[in-house]
Amino acid sequence: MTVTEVVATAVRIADTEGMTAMSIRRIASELGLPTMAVYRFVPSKDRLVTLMTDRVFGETTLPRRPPAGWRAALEHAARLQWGLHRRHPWLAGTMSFTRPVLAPEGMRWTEWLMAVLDDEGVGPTEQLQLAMTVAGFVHGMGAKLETELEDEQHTGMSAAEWMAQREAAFAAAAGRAGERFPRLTRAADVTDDSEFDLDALFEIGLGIVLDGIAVRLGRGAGG
Amino acid sequence: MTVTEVVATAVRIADTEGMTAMSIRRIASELGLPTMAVYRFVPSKDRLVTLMTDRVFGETTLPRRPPAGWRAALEHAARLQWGLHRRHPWLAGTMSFTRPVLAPEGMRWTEWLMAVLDDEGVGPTEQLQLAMTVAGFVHGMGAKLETELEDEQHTGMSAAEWMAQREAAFAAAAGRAGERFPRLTRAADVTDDSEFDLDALFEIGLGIVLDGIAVRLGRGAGG
DNA sequence: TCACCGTCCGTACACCGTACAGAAACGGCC
DNA sequence: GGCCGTTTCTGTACGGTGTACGGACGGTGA
Repeated sequence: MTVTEVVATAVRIADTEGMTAMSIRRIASELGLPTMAVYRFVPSKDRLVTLMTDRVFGETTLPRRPPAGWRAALEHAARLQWGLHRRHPWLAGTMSFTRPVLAPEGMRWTEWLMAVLDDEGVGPTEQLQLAMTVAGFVHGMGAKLETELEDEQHTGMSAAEWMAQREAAFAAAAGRAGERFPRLTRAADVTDDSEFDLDALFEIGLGIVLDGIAVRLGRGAGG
Repeated sequence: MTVTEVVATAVRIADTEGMTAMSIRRIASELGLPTMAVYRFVPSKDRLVTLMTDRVFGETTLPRRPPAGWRAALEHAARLQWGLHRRHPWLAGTMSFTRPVLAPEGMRWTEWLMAVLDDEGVGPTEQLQLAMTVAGFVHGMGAKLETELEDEQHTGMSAAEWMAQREAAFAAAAGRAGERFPRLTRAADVTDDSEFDLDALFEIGLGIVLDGIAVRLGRGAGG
C-alpha cells in the first residue's frame, strides 16, 4: 500500500461519482483500510487533492515541439487540456487561477503557450495575457463539467434526456415561453440538442477565442 | 419574518463568507430562530439556493433598448453580469449551463443577447452559439471569483498579498524557476500584479471574445 | 526481561442537511 | 366552557464529513 494507490483510488472515485463522493472514509473502505490509516499516506484531505491534481496533470505531456503555426499549436494545447478535464471533471475545481503556485503543472502549461506566442514575436506581457485567456477559457468550460456530472448523479438523467423531458413542460407553457423568449425558442426548434453540449460549446468558444487572438496578433483569422 | 428575509440573510452570508459558511443552522442563529424553524419558509437547502439565484438576478435589469452597435451592447451586458458575479461570487456555482430551465433569469439574459445579434442579421443557430459563448465566458470567469473568495478566507490573504509573499520563495528557487519557466518569470517581472487580477483578466478576455465574434460577423474588430 | 519509543487506529468532537415524532396551539362542536 | 381533532412548530436523532487525540501495540536496545 502506497501514496500512489491512495491517490489513484481518490481519482477514480472523483472521476466516476464526483468530488462530493470522494471522502477519506470512502477511500479507506475501498482499500479495505481502517479510516484513519489513510493518514499514514496523506497528511490531510487538502494535500490529497493537490496530489490528485498533480497526478492527472502528469498523464498528458505536451509535445516538445509545438505543431507548426501558432493557431494549430494553441488549438492543440487547448484540446489536450480539455481532454484532461473531460476525463477528470473535478479538475477545474481544484485549481486556483489567481494563486498559480499551488499548481506548478499548470504553470508548465502556461509557459508552453507563452513559448508559442514568443516565437510569433509577441511581447512578454501580452504573451501572458493571451496565454491566460486561453487557459482561462478551458478552465472555465472545465468547471461546467463538474456541475454536469453532479447533476447527472442527482437527477439520474443526462443533460440531453433532461432537456427532452423538460421540452414537454416547455411546450405546455409554450405560449408564454414563445412570447418571453422567442429567439431562444426558435433556435431550440431548428437546432439539434447535441450541438449545444459542452463539447460543442468548447469547440465554438475555442474558435472564437483564437479568432480574437488572431486579431490581436494583427493577422487574419486563418492563423 | 418572511421567505424574503431568510433568502436575504442567506445571500448576505454567502456574499461575505462564501457558500461553505451558508448553512441552515447559521441562518437560523443569525435570525434568532430555532434551526428547524427555517424550514417553515423554505422546503430544502437546494430550493433556498435557487431562491438566492433568482433574487440576485432580479437586482440588475437589462436596458430595454440595447446601446447602439452590437459590440457596445454585448459589452454592456457582459459587464453588467460580471458586476453581478463580483457582488455575489457564489452565483456561478449555483447555475447550470447545460440545464438552463433551472435558471429562467439566465434565459432572459441569453434572449437579450440573441436579440442584439438578430438585429445584425445573424441566423437563429448562430445567435444561440454566440450568445452562449459570451455568457459562458462570463460564467466561467465568475466561477473563479468563488475560488478566490474561499482562498482568502482560508489563507487570510488577498491574492496580491499571497503572490507577494510567494515571490520570496519564488526568488529563492529562482534559478530553477527561471530555467523551467523563463517566459513566465520574465512576464511576472515586467508586469504589475494588478494587471492580472480577475477584473483585468475579464476585460482582456472579453475584448478577445468580442474580436472573435466580429470576425464571425464578417466585420472588422471595431464593431 | 523489561523499559522505552514509535506506529497505528478507535473514539470522539464539531459541523452538515433533514426525517420524524412529540408538544403545543388552534378551531369546531356539543 | 370543555373536549377532541388537526395543524403547526421544533427538539432530538441519524448518517454523513474531516481530523485531533490518546491509548494500545510491536519492535528494539539495555
